[in-house]
This record gives sequence, structure tokens and C-alpha cells, in this order.
Amino acid sequence: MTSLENDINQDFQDAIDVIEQHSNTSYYSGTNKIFQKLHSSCCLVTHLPEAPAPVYDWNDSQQPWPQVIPDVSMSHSVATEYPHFYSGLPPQRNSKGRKKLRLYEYLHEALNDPNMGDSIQWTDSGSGTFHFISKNKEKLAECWGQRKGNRKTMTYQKMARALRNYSRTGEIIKVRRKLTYQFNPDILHRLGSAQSYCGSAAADWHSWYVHYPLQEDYDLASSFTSHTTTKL
DNA sequence: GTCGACGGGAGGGGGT
DNA sequence: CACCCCCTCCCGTCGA
Repeated sequence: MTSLENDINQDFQDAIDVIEQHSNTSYYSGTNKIFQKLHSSCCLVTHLPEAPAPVYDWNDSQQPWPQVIPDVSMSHSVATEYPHFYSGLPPQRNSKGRKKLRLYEYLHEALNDPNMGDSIQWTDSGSGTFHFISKNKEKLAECWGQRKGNRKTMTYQKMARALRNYSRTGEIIKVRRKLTYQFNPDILHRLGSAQSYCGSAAADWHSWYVHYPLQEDYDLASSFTSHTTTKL
């Protein structure tokens, strides 16, 4: 155990202590679970949620902590230029046996982190529409790559490719506007039910599934285009 | 013509 | 160990 790891564990323990103090909901019970979450999500808590706590579905997709930051050691440029993306806390690694952080989860974290507003912003939080800031989109992508522990530098080009793959599953669809995407209301609801937009997101359920009743057999990307734009 | 954004498709790595 | 999922990566196309 290195001194760095000791520091990590101390940070985790401190966080757990605070969590327990604030905890009045069931899924905060059990420090082991919290510890696992903190480890497995490869994230560190920047600030602890105040009640009411987000209603994350831990059993399902094992979402990372709602308020988290990229945690791995960053390239000099990113860490220097975007210190608010990272706290002073040391990097973490995924422990085995945990699901990996998914891109849309990371993006949702970023969207709800005011410090990352210079990279990604809600276009319409009610409908789950968001857009990247052209100037800093590459930095966000680099953060994503670092978060995943990629050896090669992640670029917006590649991150956007992964985003476009979500069009097939319907988790995120491409809005026919540059740098703009939209969460599936279902995903949005699960990710951010404690956020202010949750009500309107839930309200969008109907319209979404009216548009996309059979995701498996439906070309979401093209259908969205046809429904939301007058001309391709 | 240039550059950024987008899409196809193959491959890799981790989880089950 | 095999299979599957989720990206990752490269490259070609499109549009401003």
C-alpha cells in the first residue's frame, strides 16, 4: 500500500463518513456499497448530495455517483487548462466486477456539473437536448478518454462516433443541428430524476414513444429527423 | 479547396 | 473459454 493509496482510502473514508451523516435514504446504507461505488465508478465525490437524494437505480445500470469528476491523472494540458474538471484528489482505477462507466452517463454528469458548462450545456433540459461547446469539445472528449483510461487520446470525433451509435439503441439520438444530441427520456429520467428537469422529462415519455414505438425495428436517427425537421 | 461534422464498419477489450 | 456489449479507431462522404 503506497502512501498515495493510503490517501485515497482516507479520502474515501472521509467521504463515507459524510455520506452516513447525510444519509436518510435506503441506498446510502452500507458503507461497503458506497465504497464499492466510489471505487468501481472510478470517480471521486466532489460534493455530497443533499436531501432529496437522486433516485439512481443502482441495481440496474450501476450508475456512477451523480456528482462526480473525472478522476484519472490527466495530461498536462487538460489538467492545467481545466483544473475545475478535476479535484485535487488522486486517480482511481476500476476494480473488477463492476460495469464500466458509459459515455452517456459521463455526459450526464458533465451536464449537471456547472464547472463543465464551458464544454457541454443543456440546450433544452426538459427534453434532454444538449450540445457541446465547439471551443472546448475536444477537452471534454479528452477528459472522457482519460476517464476511461484509454491509452490513446480521445477526440471529439471519436466520442461523437460513440454518441451516434446510441442512435441505434435509442439511448441518445442525434439532433439535426451541429454538436447537438438528445437523451432518450427514459435514460434521462433514470439518470436525472432528482434534477429539476425530471418532471418535464417524464412528461416527454409519451411523445417519445409515440414517435419511437418499436426501437428495435425503427431507424431512430432517420425517424427523428423526419419528425423534427422539415427538410433534410 | 478546406475544414469540421457525420456515418459505415471492423476490431479490441472488458464483463458475464 | 466463448460470447456479447460498448466503445474505439480509421476512413470516406457531406456540407458550410
